[in-house]
Amino acid sequence: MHTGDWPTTIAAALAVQERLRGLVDVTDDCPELPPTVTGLDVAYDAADGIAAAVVTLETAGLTVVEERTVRAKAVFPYEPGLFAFRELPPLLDALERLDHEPDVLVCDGHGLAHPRRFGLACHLGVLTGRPAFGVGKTRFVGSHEDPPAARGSSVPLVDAGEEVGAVLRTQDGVKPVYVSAGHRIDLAHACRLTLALAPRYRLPETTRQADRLSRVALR
DNA sequence: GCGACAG
DNA sequence: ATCTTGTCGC
Repeated sequence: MHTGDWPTTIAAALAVQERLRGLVDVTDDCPELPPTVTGLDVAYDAADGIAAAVVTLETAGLTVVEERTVRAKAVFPYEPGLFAFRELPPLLDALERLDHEPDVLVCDGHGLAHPRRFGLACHLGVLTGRPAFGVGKTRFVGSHEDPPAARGSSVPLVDAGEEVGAVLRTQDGVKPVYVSAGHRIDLAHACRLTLALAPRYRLPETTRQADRLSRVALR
């Protein structure tokens, strides 16, 4: 459990973020093709009820190896930029219940593509020590051109003059996704993995599986 | 001052 | 995130 000293105010969360952001390691030491990939997502109900889900897939065949869910009450309000403080408690709980240590975490949100360069994927990576990256469905910070229509095409996502991520087309002619490094993996590698995890749909299979599982767990 | 603002 | 009908297309 992580209910003890978890920040519950904006000011406290900003302080924690400021302290942890320095622990992000940009050195990529994730295997080019890790044996497994672990996806995470959270679903909510109208009463601040939360269902967190983690699903580990075999990278080669994208078959489910292991999955866990955790139900809880939200302990932090939704605040752009402090998203992790709302979703992390149940996600960390679920991760701890896995029998096998994840090789890489695929987050539903951003990593470095964050106003203070410390989105959910960075936070999750630092706290678990595992390689992690984010795949967001919409832009949070930065600007970019429209990537070419072919699957695999990408353009840089730039914020305040810094390349913080990539806008990647995972399917021909379909709205692209926002990929950013989180911890111990670089952007190019995160993009290659994202493409490998999205052979048929816009979102990586890890995210689709975790999304499905979290919704089921909420009922 | 006026928007924008991951899920 | 979640609330929601029909509709176009494979």
